[in-house]
Amino acid sequence: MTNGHLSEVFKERVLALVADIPRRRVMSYGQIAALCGHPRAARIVGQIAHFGPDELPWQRVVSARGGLASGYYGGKEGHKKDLAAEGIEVDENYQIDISRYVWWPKD
DNA sequence: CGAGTGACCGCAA
DNA sequence: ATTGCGGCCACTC
Repeated sequence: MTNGHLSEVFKERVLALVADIPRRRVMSYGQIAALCGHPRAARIVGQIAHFGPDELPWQRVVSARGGLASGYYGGKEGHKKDLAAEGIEVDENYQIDISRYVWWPKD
């Protein structure tokens, strides 16, 4: 097996996990990376988010401290709008209280 | 093939 | 509180 293939598996896991995040809940890039077997590959999740399929709920993926994504379609403003649409509070600094919305698969 | 970049993260100073 | 750095690895010159 090539390591390239393993990465593809990682990617599939990330996509599946993101697709499972419930409405009004969020996960961080690092959290997703860890659950998919690469504890320190948060950046890769960011890459996947950037190049990945638009139909997944990427608005439910935020940074570990609740920061929104500048590279989101429409920038942080667009991200904020999509989060607000599901009832998630975003402050004027484009941040959320992650402890209030974070989701772990077992919940 | 090498180097730089990035929707990140945790730790150190 | 702020800044810097190494690590992860796909993608683009």
